[in-house]
Amino acid sequence: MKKDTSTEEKIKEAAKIVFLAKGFEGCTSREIASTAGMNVALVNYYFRSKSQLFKLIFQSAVEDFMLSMVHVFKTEQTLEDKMRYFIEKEYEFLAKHQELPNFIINEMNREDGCSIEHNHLFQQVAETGIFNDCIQEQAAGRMREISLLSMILLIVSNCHYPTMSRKLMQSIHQISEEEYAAQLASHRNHVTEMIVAYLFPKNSNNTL
Amino acid sequence: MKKDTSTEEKIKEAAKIVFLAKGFEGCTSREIASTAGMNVALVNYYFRSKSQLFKLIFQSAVEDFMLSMVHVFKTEQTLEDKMRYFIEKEYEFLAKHQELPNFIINEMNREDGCSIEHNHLFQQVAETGIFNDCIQEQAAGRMREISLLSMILLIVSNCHYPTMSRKLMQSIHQISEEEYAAQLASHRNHVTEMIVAYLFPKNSNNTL
DNA sequence: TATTGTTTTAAACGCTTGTTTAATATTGTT
DNA sequence: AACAATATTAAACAAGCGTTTAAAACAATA
Repeated sequence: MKKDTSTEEKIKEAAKIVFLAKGFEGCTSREIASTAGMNVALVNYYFRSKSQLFKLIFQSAVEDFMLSMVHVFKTEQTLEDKMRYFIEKEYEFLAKHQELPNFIINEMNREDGCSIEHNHLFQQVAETGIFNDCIQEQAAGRMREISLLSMILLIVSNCHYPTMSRKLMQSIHQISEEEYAAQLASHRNHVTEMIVAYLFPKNSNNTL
Repeated sequence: MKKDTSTEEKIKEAAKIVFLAKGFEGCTSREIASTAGMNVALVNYYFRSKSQLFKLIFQSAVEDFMLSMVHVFKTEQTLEDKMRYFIEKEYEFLAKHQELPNFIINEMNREDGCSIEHNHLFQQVAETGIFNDCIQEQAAGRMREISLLSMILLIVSNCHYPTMSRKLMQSIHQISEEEYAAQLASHRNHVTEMIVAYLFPKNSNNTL
């Protein structure tokens, strides 16, 4: 009735590393097993199948993402400062979890791929009141009229894409990993100022 | 000494469809063959191997992309109008080739994946003079000081990501394919105005 | 220590993969 | 029509895949 508890966890950690790096179709059960230093059969002993293990990893990846959002939106700041803070934290988060955006997007595009249970996660974000804040600020004329989808797209595009296209951009501009990371840091400032300036126009002659 | 020439071409077309939709690891030689209505052996008869065929498709995909850029940059307009025109054309292009950005980025990230021969393609873009134009406008104080990489990232992020994350965004916002396409159209305007406003600040009190 | 239940292993399963082979069909040339 | 070159096919190949099995190793209890 004991339980090493580390075996199961080791497999899960190995699976996370391998799945995130190569995707579901890009790796094998044996690769996960040997990354964890175990036999292939053990993977299925603990998780029944490759796809079941993958679902677990996928959902925890999506949750990681959402929670990093929720944490920011729960802080007490003006909406504009929340946006700035969000972009900052998102860049920090993505520096540590570079493969995450691609991983999720690819999996959503794959046929027979995982999907996200909408209600649970979206509600957590909604409960922070961030969307209500936006609607309120828009009604008060302090924020540009823009759909929630567009607003999310603006922010997420400028946070995620630079990370996702890392290899491509390095290849095009012939720069090293470190150099790109440095460029990203300065890019973050442009992104922040550009988005804030657009969403919260300060000049009275701007048409909202 | 004849050549149906359509057989080889049919396989290439089928390969393009299948590879773009599922990626290199997500499909099989047999799937490509049967999509083309042919035998598996024919694929290797004409293209030697799956990877060789893939390289062909990949490079033509990258070229498609580059050419659509070059075409815009060769037009005679002010830099600002070129930017506007570029974003417009990019959205048009991506509506027709939705899988392309993900396809290229994934392939660059895959180990043993394809890479792009930098010189040839990048030079074609450089030859349009677009980069020189930017440097010139920046020196004249008519354009914000920003690195070429950052400028490219700003534009490409806001063009590519909304297409790449289509499935994800549909899932989060619970909207249909058509509805999302409609939202994209209006999003394009936000993107254009936001970027242009940031790159070409019109107010004299703005610090470049 | 004997007995039980759990964890781990090596080996095998059937199936699919990319690729090749060897035979057949089709075409072009004389 | 006869021949040579090309195009196409069905079948086979070894290797790798996800998964299962059945036996071994281990731990816990009594």
